[in-house]
Amino acid sequence: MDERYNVRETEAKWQAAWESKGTFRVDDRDSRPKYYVLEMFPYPSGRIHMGHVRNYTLGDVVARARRAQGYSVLHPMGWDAFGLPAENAAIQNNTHPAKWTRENIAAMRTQLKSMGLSYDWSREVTTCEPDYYRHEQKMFLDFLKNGLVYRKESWVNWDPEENTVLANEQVIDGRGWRSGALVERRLLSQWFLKITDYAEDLLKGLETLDRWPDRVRLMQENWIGRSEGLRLTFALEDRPDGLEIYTTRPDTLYGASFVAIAANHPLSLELAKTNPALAEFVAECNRMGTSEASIETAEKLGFSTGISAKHPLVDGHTLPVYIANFVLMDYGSGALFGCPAHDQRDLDFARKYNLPVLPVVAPKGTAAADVVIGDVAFTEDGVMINSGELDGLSVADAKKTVIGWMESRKLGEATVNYRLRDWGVSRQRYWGCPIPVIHCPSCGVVPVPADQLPVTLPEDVTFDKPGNPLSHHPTWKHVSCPTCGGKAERETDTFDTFFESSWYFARYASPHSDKGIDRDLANRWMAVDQYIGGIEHAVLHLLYSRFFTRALKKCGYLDVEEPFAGLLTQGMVCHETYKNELGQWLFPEQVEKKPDGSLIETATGRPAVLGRSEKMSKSKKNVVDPAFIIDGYGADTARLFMLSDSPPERDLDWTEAGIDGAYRYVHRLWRLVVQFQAELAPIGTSAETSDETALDLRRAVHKTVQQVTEDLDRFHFNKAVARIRELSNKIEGHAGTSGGTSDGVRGAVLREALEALVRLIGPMMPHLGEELWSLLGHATLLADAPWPKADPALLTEDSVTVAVQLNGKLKGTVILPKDCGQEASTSAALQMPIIQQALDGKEPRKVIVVMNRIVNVVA
RNA sequence: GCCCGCUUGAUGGAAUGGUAGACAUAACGGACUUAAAAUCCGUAGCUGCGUGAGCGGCGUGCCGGUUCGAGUCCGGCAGCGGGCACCA
Repeated sequence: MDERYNVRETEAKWQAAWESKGTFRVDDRDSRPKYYVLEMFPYPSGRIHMGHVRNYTLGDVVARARRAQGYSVLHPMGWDAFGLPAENAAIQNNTHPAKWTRENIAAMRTQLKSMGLSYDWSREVTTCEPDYYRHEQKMFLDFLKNGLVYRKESWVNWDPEENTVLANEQVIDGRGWRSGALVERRLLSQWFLKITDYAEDLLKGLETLDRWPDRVRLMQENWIGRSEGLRLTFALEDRPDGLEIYTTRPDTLYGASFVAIAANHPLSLELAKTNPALAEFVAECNRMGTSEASIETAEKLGFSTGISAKHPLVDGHTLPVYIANFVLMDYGSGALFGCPAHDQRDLDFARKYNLPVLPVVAPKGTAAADVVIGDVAFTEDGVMINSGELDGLSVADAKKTVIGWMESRKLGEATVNYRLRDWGVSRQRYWGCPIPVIHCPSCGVVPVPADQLPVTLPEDVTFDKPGNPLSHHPTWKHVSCPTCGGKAERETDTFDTFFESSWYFARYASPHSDKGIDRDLANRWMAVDQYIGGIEHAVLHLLYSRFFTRALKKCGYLDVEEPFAGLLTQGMVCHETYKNELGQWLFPEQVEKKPDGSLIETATGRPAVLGRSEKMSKSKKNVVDPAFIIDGYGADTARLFMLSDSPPERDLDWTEAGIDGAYRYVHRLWRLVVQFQAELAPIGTSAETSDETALDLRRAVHKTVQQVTEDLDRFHFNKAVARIRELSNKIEGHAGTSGGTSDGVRGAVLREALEALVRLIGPMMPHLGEELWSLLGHATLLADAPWPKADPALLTEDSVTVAVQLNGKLKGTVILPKDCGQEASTSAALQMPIIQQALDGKEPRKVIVVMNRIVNVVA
């Protein structure tokens, strides 16, 4: 009994056992129902972080529980291996991205294996290997054939010093994050996938995703941003061409006081050629960056073009045309009419440039003359005013009417517009999948013939020059045109890395197939039954994958439309932070606690403060390395902690105390089984009993099985842990008793209790589970043992504690036979002295009985 | 700016509109120990009255509403966090 549970040895032992037996290999021909559990695959940054530990623990619990419940479980893992960090590392450390990435993968694979995750490693995929990306090159060419790909110019953040395109997050205060150079907006010719063709379908499909979180569906709905409105062409004075605008508020046309166009609108660019001041304004708008946030929060600025637009409803009335920084070229037609009274941005703009503000919608019940617009636009429903024939109509009717007028006069038409834009997939980067096309001076853009795939990334590249290494590789891009045989050049852009992650889930179904996606196997395994990952992917990755799956279906790769039937989005892992007087972040080891409890920065002796708990990040110096935790406490402890306190969708606070508590519990469970080992009846002995103490334990066991099963189904892992702790506390309580000895079933009841307990903890703490399973005398693996079943006969209670309320306030409780009926409940409550006293001989006005729960006496 | 989420003891959290605080963590008291660690047992929302067993009041960010009954539903407000198309 002096022994202790040896975490390190035990965990290694069972990991080796699972591996040597191929426990988690899944057979494509298995006839049991399939269940596909998938966690978002990681970018191989080199080390796993706590976010991974949380994500993969959640997935593993689901996978192991489903396995025990009799499903054929597909639970794979792989690497999202293309991406910018590899190139940054190459520049910083002079290592090749391929080498860096492959070493990182090897290191992370070892770390993941040390967590004891139930992956079928034979299905591992690595997206940066030609064996993977060759298939997506083929897909791209198929998309091209099917009209899902096109090329157009689009705006990017350009770093003139590095000769490279920057992500929005790499633009800090208008400057490149690394070079510090002023970032420009530039037009580049790029490849786009027609996700907008599927806008309506992607929107409709959301309704079928009933196992997705509502908020994710809502985010996607908003992202797609369907709106109904009017496309309308304004005639311009002194110009032959018209100006097409889009509006969702055709009803407010009489209140229009200006027309605004985007800085990149063709008309703006044309005017800029002959007007230096205007050109400067356009350039300034272009420096704002491309992010919606920066555009929308910037001060509303405009530049008058001097052009006037003719009001389509009021003869002789004209509206000035401005170039405005808040008009997005990518939305609608890049032009709008402003009705300041009923749109806040338009109002801000109008006030700044002294434009008229004419209200055309009055709040219900307000007279037209009383409507005054101050600094706040009126954007709600109301009654039309100041609008000629529209006066008195509702907003909705006015919209219809105006659209009808414009359609009959051939000036415009009703349009459904989406905020969703096509997916730009070109990246001017090296470490990505080459886009398989060739640019020929005489034939134009020529797809690489399928038999010449893959276009592999050359590995002999250098990062000493700014820009994309593929462009200055001496030979790679020079090829002969597949059509005419003349000199031509390869496309040097590579795919957005969302490309790889948009189909990897289908690749796992047939990871070694030459076809990339084997249609039959994809149909067998898809859709993913349960997908688990960070909420940060709520829109882009998940929307792109939904689109991609539809595109693959169109091209005959598979037959599903929705890739992820169930989705669980987990919260972040947070940890406390420290700051010094200057507000700089400190590592915990840079801080000392003085006897009076105050904190000082060790190096300087100056005060430090304990900041709030923040998402773990290098910059905040609050990262805890999971490898250190797994080494010191073991994988089961780390896994238990991840599941214990917070529900998965919420942020989780990492605390040292919490991990200690989890560690203690792991050992406590081990001692619990060791302690009772000698008393146990042989495997398979019936635990039938009439001994009250024993029966009480049996009821608790079966109730816990029931509750934990439900909790896991609903992903209430923290509650499942709490139930398990309650049960183990209860079993522990039997140590000093003679419960069950009266009819000789003690050993059988204890065995039943411990076996149930061990099987319930199996998915959460698999190593400890296996160890205890073998201590209980089993020669088989717990991983192969079925899930425990609750006996319904032991779930029912004979009596219940019912709360008695007076006017909704709790006054006491009464124990009643279960389901004893309205009358019995009422009379029991009315007999209580405190109720009698309160009623003072009077009849209660009303008695509300919620059977087995509550009796509320209303006096 | 727009969109989304969150707010319950010292802390993480539990609670089909029905006994708020399960289960843990930290704390305190005790047992064991030469001692410490580990382990075990116990206490505990706040507050008033009472020597005491106990009796009462208040309490889920704030204000209001619906209801016999609200942490939960509705309206408003505040605070905090996240996302916004080239980070993945």
